Formats: sequence, structure tokens, C-alpha cells
Amino acid sequence: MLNLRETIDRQVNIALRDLLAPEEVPLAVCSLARPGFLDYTLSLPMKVARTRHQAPLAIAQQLQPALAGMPVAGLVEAVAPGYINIRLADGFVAEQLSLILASSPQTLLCREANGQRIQVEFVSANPTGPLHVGNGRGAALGSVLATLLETQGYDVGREYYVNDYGSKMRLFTESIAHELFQMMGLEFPMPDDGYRGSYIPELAREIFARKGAELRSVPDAERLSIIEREGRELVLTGIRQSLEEMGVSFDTWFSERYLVENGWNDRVLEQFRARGVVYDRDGAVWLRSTDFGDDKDRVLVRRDGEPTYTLTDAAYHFNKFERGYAKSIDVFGADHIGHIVPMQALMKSLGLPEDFLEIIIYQIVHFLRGGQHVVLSKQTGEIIELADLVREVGKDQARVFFLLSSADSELEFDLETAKENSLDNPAYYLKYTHARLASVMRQARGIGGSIPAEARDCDVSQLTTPEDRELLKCLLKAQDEVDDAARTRQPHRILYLASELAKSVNTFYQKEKVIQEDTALAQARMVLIVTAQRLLQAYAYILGIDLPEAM
RNA sequence: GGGCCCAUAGCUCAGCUGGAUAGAGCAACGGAUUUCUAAUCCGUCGGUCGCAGGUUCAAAUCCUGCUGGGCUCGCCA
Repeated sequence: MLNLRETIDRQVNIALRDLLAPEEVPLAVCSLARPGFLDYTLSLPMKVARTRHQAPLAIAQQLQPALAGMPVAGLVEAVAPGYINIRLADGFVAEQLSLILASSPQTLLCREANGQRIQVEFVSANPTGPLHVGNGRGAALGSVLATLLETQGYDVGREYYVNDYGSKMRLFTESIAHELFQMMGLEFPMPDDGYRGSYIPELAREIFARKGAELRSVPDAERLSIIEREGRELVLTGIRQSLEEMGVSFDTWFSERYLVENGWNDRVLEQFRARGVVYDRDGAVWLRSTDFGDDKDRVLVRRDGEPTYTLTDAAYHFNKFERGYAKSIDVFGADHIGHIVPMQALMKSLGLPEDFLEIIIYQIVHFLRGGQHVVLSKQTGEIIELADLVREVGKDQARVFFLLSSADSELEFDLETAKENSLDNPAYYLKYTHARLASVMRQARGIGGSIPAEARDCDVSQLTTPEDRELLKCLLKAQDEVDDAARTRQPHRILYLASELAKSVNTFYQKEKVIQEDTALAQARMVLIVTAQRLLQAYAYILGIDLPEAM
């Protein structure tokens, strides 16, 4: 599908080539005019009025004739206080509708492959327990962002970083061991900061059932590594499963342990040494990260010889780079907000490209039930596991509700509303709208009407009501909006676009009859409905939600 | 105290490269149903865009300061 702004800008620049000074050219960009209709507007006259010592309106009038000749233009008007409004030519609009009809929901909003590889890393919760409801927001944002970037032609890798090395993992293992050893009639002390969730005894029982005999026959040290391996696998299986239930899948599950055991830390440390950005102090190895914008230097290797997460993070991102990614977009929760500066300093100190790492932080989610804030704790009996949430409200409802606000804003997730079939539930609204359109198509086919596959001959001039024009506007601006959403990394905007489209469809539906005498108007309306449905499906594809044929 | 995020209608939130009268849903009130799905639609009510400066022909949008809320500041990850 065409990016209209780009297309129009190009034609504007050609039309005005001889009328603009070089420094004025960048100002010749159009945007969608505000109130209704399909006009694209150029505010250039007001921007150049001062340097030209002319009234904006006079400049607009002066440029108008040249623009009137553009292929995209139907009507070009100079209006006060100095805008030039460009109404699209009907033939051009019909061509756009044709492009939509010729596309599948998966390809409709897609641009050509650009050969660049981008990784989106998201969720990446420690494999020391099941996913928490809060992880759902990262799952939704990351998965939709990944698909959104694919529409822009990127080769996207979805990755989950498994933090299966280090002190957290040891605590996890020892917490299970404490339970498990009891079952075996042995003793193992519960670590001070051990994990105390009810899933720990469950894991212990599970491992005991599967590996009990083996555990009896091996020495203590080996027992712990068996427990660690088994515990990790069980937890990861659960995590993978609850993400799948939310419609989220990954291309790679990347192990931290793998990094460490395959010498990536050492490699990166050597690199740091070669670049002269490390020093030894108090028995530890430090990175001079303050040279790269950090507010303090960071320890890379602890006094006890163990690598810090800082070193492993450096190794991990260096590894991503070595795997051929031009960029890594990491999606983190608000508790990682303080990591941005140190992480970027790390990238700089490694000599990675300036724009290699992008970090998206999403703010916290508040859950509500019946208008009351839900306190997430086992004591209150409220659900805290993502899997339970998805089971309660449904996959699509969960995805949609996690996208209800921009990642930068905190989010209120109302569990009751998510289950309701009402207007304040966008998931149902989208589904209902699609089913309604599908029903119209069925009726049209039933009475021998044809569903158009081609719109080039569609007489767009028939579409004159505000409802017609509003729907056309939704269709034509779609690619521009999606490109913007991808560029600014704002997946939630796709949900808003879909809801806006659905609203326009329903308003149109209520006001205008589609199935009627076979006239030019009826044909044009049918094209409008079919393209609207296709676009709705394209948005749903990016959002990862399913739209039913009937409800 | 430092860093980052947020502050827009009674509530929850959108608001794209600054542009023409600041939008949506909910809530409140009033309408539409012999009809292609009323699980819908229309209308009314509702705003000093946190405050104060600045830049600009033009600021919710950009800059500075302030106020309030959130997250975060480990040789944990």
C-alpha cells in the first residue's frame, strides 16, 4: 500500500521545483487536514512568509496553479490564513482501494524487505518462577512491535533472554533443594532470601517424581545441578506455555549460561582491556563507564572472580551484534528504568554503533476488579500469574487491554471490563464489527451480488456523504499511520487505529445501506466495505488477535 | 538528593514531522429498533491541556524552572 504523504510530497516537490528556494524545500511537506474529508494540507506558505516578505495567503495563491496539475490532485485550494488544501483525485483514490483489494491481511500494510535485521528482546523474566501478570504488558508490547517492524520490511528476530546463571538461579535451586531433600529424608538449609512461592514445593514434588531415584544415587553437588537443570526446564516450559496461550512466540530462547560457558564474557573482557577502558581496584575489575556517559563506573568482575550482570549484559549485546543484528530493541519493565544510561554507556564502551541498542520501558500495570484496585498477593487470593489472567479474560482481550495506553504511561487493566461484551471493551468491539461486515458479505453473496476483487473502475465520486468520506480517510491514511507507529515504536497506536476504523464502519453501517439496487453507488459502497474489512484484518494481524466470521 | 516516566473532560486514556473549532470510551441525560448482526448508532452535558516563563506567524506538542505522582539509584539480575 502506498504511503500517501510520501507520494504527495514527492509530487508537490516536483510541481514546485522552480518556485521554491532550496531552503524552502524541506518545509514542503503535507499532512492530513483536520476537519473531515480527505484533504491533505500544506502549511508551507505560513512558514516562508517572513523570509519572502509576503502575506501567507498570497503565497498560497501564487503556488496553487502549479500544484493543481499534480496527478494526485483533484482540487487544490488556497485558503486563509495560508494553507493549501489538496483534495485527492478520484482516480487516485480508486487505485488505492485497488491496492487494498489486491493484498492479504498479512501483506496489506507491508513495505518491501529492506534487508536489515532487528532483534526485539522482550519478557526475559528470570526462569525462577512462573510469569507474573505484569509480564503480560511486555509480552503484548514486544510481540506487536515485532510484527509492526516486519511490516516495515525488517527481518525481525523475537528473543527471550533466559537468565539461567548467577545468584538468582542458585537461590532458586537451593529453595527447591530445601523442599526436595526433605522428601528424601535429608536436610538442606533454606537460603535467607530463598524463593517462597507455592510453586517451589510443587517443583520439588515434580522433580522428586521424575528424578527421585537418580538423586539418591549421586553426590550432593551433582544433586544440585540436576535440580537446577530440571527446575529450569519445568519453569521454562510453563513460561513458554503461558506465552503461547497469549499468542506470543519466540524465535530464540537465549541462555545466559551459554554465554558464560562459551567464553563470551572473557571475549568481551579482552575487548574492554584492548580498548583500555577497564581498571583494577579493590580486587575487582571495573569499567570506566563514566567516560561514556554513565554516572558511575561499574564492576565487571567481582572480587570473588564472578562476572557481574553488567559484564554479561555487555557480552550478550556484543553477541547479538556478532549474530548480525543491526539493532536490538529491548523491552523492559519500569523497574529497569535506571538501566538505560548504564546500558547505553556499555554499548559505547564496546564500540557498538550509536543506534545499536534501543530500550523501551513500559510503566507499571494496575489491575482493577469492579472498579477497585486489586492487591496482587497470594493472601488475597487474587490471580497473579499471567496464565491465570489469560485464562480468565481470554487471549485477545488480554492482548488488547495491555495495549490500551502508551508504554510510557501507567496502565489500568480492568479484569471485569475485559470480559464484558460492551463498547468499553475494544476487543469485543473489533470482533463484533468484523462479524457484522462478514454478515453483510454473506448476504450479498446470497442474493447473487458479487464481492468486488477490483476497484479500479469503482466510481469514487459516488462516495460523498460524511460517513463515506470518513471511512475513505481511515483507509487511505492507514499506511502513513502504521509507518509512524513503527518508527516511533508505539504498538498501542495500532489498536487505536483499529478501533477508529471500527467506529467509522459502524457509523457508516448505521447510516448507509450497502446491499441495494445494483447501481454505481452500491458498487462503490461494496468496495468500501470490503476494503474496510480487509484493513481491519490487517490491523488484527499486527495485533495478533482473531476476528470471527460470526458472533 | 540524582536519573527516567507521567500530569489533557467527573473516570480511564489518545493526540502523528509544532498548524485551522483539543478527541475517544465510560459515567450522566435525551433519542433511534417492521432494518445488511441494536453486542449498534445519534444527540446533549462536560476542558485555565498541572503551574510560571520562553521560542514561534502559530504550542497540549519544543526549551527552562517549579509543583504533584510513579519507577529507580548493589561487587543482585
